[in-house]
Amino acid sequence: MGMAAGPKLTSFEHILLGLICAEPSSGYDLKRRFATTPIGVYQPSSGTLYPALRRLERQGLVRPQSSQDSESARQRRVYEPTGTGLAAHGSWLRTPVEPATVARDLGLHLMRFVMMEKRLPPAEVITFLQGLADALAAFVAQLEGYVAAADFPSQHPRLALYHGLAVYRASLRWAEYAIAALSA
Amino acid sequence: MGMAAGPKLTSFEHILLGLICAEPSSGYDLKRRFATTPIGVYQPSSGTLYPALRRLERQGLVRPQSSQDSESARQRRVYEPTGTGLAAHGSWLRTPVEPATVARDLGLHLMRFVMMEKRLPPAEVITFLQGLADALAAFVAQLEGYVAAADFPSQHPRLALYHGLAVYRASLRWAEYAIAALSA
DNA sequence: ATCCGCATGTAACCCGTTACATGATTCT
DNA sequence: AGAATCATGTAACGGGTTACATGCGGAT
Repeated sequence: MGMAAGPKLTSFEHILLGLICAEPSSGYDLKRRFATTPIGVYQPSSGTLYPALRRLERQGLVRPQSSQDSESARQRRVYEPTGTGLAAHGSWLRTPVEPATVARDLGLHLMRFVMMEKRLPPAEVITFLQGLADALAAFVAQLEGYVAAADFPSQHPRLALYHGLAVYRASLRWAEYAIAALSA
Repeated sequence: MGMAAGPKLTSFEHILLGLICAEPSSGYDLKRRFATTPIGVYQPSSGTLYPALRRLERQGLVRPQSSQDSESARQRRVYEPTGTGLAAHGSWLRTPVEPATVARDLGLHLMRFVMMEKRLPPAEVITFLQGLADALAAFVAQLEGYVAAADFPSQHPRLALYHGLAVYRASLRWAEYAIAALSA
């Protein structure tokens, strides 16, 4: 125990590490995966991607695969996770949902949920979803408190609050549905 | 015409400018407003807030109010918008919704919607909401396409897509509701 | 007299964006 | 041969985060 945790990773670095843990990849592979999958909302540029991979490498979380194929040693750095990297990824997946920031981090939690499928046992996934649902329920309750407490002289702020309520209630219902679907 | 547009503002700067346009404020006022209102999801630090205000001032969009009260000239810089600042804010409010980035910018659009209330005539607000609804409908349709096209060997990605569908459908329903509410 | 809240700032650090640069490989 | 794609990188710039610094005003 007592592994040198190193500096904390950014969300983007955590996602890169997760993708590499799921399947060894080069920078270009990752780029294409971002471009083609429905994650494609975000499209990292070379200037973001390659330095981030180097940072992961420098911290010993990933390493370039030994280029065994001597034939076409094309200029390609395929990264694979190290033991430390796999551990860091698992630890990230197991991080409990922070209720205070659930709204801000919702997209990230969904990302983690997707990556959990082949890394975490079903029971832990359910626990995660339950934590997510609880945090969302608390957030919805807080919004309901605002709606009840604040006297609204104007319409738009109230309507904006309704938007938040509608969206996070939908998120909450989804979490409950996912729990049910995965429990069966 | 041909006003020196200056460098483009960040989202945060646009929001600050909008808050100052709604009511002249000091940096500390703005800080408290962020902390107390339901916007409070995001809490800017001094190192973010004050330099941003200085940038707005340097670009001639806001200026410190003439300290008329000679009595307690406490160390307080209350900013008010300039003519250029009001124009820039109005132009930002009138920016049409970009369909390609509607998911990423949804929070920002809601912010704009709130600030439109006392700046834009009802007809323009409806037009904005209609653009938002159209963009959301297109995004939902795209997600539906993914659900239909992709063969899912695994559950979690499909469930994550369902989450997106649920959330953006709720957003879309809200936009339609808001149009109806404001048309009456 | 001292502490807490008001109020504004500065400096180091890091990361993302943008634009540019550089080769190797495959296609026509 | 020339063009497009594959593939990785660098450099300048700007802004956010964190932590620290400073001084005034009112309250106990």
